[in-house]
Amino acid sequence: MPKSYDPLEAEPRWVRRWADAPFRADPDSDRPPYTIVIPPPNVTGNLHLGHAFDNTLIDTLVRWRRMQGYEALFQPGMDHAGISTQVVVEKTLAEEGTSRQELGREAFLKRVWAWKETYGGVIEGQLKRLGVSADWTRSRFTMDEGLSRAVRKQFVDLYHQGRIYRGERIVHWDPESRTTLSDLEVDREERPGELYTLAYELEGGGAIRIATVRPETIFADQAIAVHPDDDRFAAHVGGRARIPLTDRWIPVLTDEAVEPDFGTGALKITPAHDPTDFEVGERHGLARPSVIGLDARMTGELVPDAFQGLERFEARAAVVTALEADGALVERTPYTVPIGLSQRTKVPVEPVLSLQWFYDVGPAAQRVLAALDAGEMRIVPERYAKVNRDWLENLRPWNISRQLWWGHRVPAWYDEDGEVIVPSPDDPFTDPPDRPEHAGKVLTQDPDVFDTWFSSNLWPFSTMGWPDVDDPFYARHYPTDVLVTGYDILFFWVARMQMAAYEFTDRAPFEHVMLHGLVLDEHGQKMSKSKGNGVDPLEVIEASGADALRFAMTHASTGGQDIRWDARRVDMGRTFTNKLWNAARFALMNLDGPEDAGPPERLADRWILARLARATDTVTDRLEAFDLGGANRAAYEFVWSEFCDWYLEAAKPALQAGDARTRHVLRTTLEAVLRLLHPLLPFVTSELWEAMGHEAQVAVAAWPEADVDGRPDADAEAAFARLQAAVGAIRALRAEADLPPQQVVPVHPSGEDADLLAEQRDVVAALARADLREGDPEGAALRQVLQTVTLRLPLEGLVDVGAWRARQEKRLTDLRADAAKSAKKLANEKFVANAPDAVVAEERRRLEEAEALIDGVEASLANLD
RNA sequence: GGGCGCUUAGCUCAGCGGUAGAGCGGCCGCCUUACAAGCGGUAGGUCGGCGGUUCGAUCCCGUCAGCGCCCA
Repeated sequence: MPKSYDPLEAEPRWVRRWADAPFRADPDSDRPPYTIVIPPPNVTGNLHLGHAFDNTLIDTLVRWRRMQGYEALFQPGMDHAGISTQVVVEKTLAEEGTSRQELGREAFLKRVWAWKETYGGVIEGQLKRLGVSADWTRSRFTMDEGLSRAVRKQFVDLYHQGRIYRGERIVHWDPESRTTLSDLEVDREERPGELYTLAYELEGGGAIRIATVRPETIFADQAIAVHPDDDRFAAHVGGRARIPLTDRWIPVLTDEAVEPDFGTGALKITPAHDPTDFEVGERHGLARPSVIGLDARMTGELVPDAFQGLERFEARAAVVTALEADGALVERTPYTVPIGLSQRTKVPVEPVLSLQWFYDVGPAAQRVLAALDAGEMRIVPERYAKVNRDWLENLRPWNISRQLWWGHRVPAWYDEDGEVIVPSPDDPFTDPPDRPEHAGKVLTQDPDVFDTWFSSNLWPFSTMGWPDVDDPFYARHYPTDVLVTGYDILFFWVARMQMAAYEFTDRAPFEHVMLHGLVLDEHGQKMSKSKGNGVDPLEVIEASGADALRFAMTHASTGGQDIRWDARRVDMGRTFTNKLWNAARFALMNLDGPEDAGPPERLADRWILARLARATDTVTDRLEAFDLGGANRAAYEFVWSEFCDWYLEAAKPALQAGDARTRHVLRTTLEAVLRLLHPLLPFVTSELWEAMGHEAQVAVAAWPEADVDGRPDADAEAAFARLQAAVGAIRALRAEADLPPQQVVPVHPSGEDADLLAEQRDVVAALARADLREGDPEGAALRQVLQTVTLRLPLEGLVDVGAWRARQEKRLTDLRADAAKSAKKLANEKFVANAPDAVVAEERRRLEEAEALIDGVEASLANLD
């Protein structure tokens, strides 16, 4: 075995092995199932740290449960990501000087599929490099035939239940990608703008002043509205006002929706260009003409020639100039304008009136809320449960149609009269034109596709075969156990899966939702392509190995907190794998003799088994609590600070003496360590497990059980702890005396634990390079007083005593402070009366101990003088 | 406007009712035959401010301040 571990040599071998022979779940197995579905990454995506984080957490849980004996399924797959994929392909078309319109729908879709074949799935290779133990034979894609059937069934069923309908509403229109967006896909932002006060001439003379931030829409005005209780305008209500720059007269009416405090208190009502105005228009039966087209340019017969074809913001400037010239512009004041931006293209969204498909999610949301109340799903960390609820309680109908070509096409047809024809629930998969009852009719399919989330909401069960409810995976691995994802898609995805699951499978899609934070850059900023502040996980892997990256990820994972990227955590992972490698290397060099599985007799052996049992408990407990950071730290601490720093050193004398029982304890412990660490560091543990001679890989070895691999042995733990204290004291004395590390020093122990140390003299020699002597040293000696033992190190002209004296004096100060603190507490009657007996007793013990130590240290200082 | 999170050692972060922890960095000493990606020793915190609850608060409650996020 080489002196240091080379992850770049070892990892690719395991990557290949796990790709060639994936971890498959057998639906006929007797083992209890354990299932996690991947949050499907974008098919044309690249692995970023968010994926690395998410998939590391998932894989850690899955590997752990697999070792615990579960039939574990890590279900992989990808998402077609409608809008972003289409945008990417359109960009390449633009570079070629063509466009999707020029190609036509069919040819365009061929291009997207070709793109998907070429670039799609890159991320799967990258996930394999990360070492995730997914069942790659079951990989699914949202546009697969089976998953497409699921989407179709969803639509058809909901349509016939009246839950999905087509309607004309104000929707968010992205003029750049030329599609509508759901409420969730619009980011709100405040931008500096202006509030314009306009004067509309009144029929009976005079004018009414209204305030608006969008003067370019005045041509589509249908009314002026004031609040019913607003006396200022009472005289004008029922009259008519003229839209400036036009000859059109519109009514002045009242509506509760008007806020009297905003602007002048009077508003222009433009039903086709504002959602609130749309509602006002509905109440008053107003028409809803539009003056802005889908290209965000002024259009329609109401628009004066001067403004025709102007882009909306240019139009605003032009209209304002014209209004000014006309005298209708009374005032313009700086004003912060709330604006909606397309999440995808960052372009200001245009509210447009449009005929779209809507999904009334209210009833499903109610079912999810009831299920959450009933505890059918647990959200970790719990604080997100409230966020989950709040969103479900305030849902509006979901706009599910998109004016895109890449996606699941809406399975609705129109006959020549515009009548909607949707497949019947009994035969959802046959297109209406293929049905006899529509023979001879000319049917046209709806050109739109569904919002991508209208397919990924089915993911936990569509990947398991639904709507085929007889699929063994659906029967066995659904519902899934845990959904692991970032809190940023709680609404987008998690809530929609919850709703879909209750709609179609009548139960929770997962038992637990583990939400994690986002990976931020080193300055605490969100990573983004535009900022260019992203860290490429593959570069990290190429530099330090996937284990090191995974270590960094689990180490940083606590309670759904965002994690700031810090390369030092990767370094921790890298040094830790190397440490483990060397510990195993040492063990293997010492495991070439016979072993004896009998009960351990040596203190160090008893101690490490007891500590191993504790560590096993802690790590298991932390994993059960979804606290992977806690599991990571507990394992790290045990392996490095106890197993390597103390046990391996303490075992050296026994190993050199050929102790067969110690050999066995060493093997037992190392093997338990490898198994315990495997979910956190799958590569190096696999490598070492194999090096130890196992045929089957550690990934399918049994998870350690505390009561099998170790045993509670409080006596050994306490005794070894005292030995550790003595060794520490000797080492400190050596350092203070400035002794070379190689030099063996005589040490005279006395007191309660002198016998213990004498029994362990070979261990003490190995750990502290001390030769234990009996009796009193001759001449002056440095003295270290501990609770249960006093150690004396003969001076013999060795040293300058200064450092030692300084330390003893500092120690005295500290001890006196401790004693004073304890004494003060004990002097407090309320403390003695109210605190638990154990706490009071512990305080008494501390005081006595501190006092004894003070005496001892004072004596040793005096002794020297 | 509503909600949530964070503020702990120089840096990045754990801990969250009974005497403050890690990694990195600092200082001193070591190539001690598993490991210099290492070993031993050591320094360094009024746990953001102010109130309160409690015998006892970094931890619970209130309040203020700063930073960040989500929803409207």
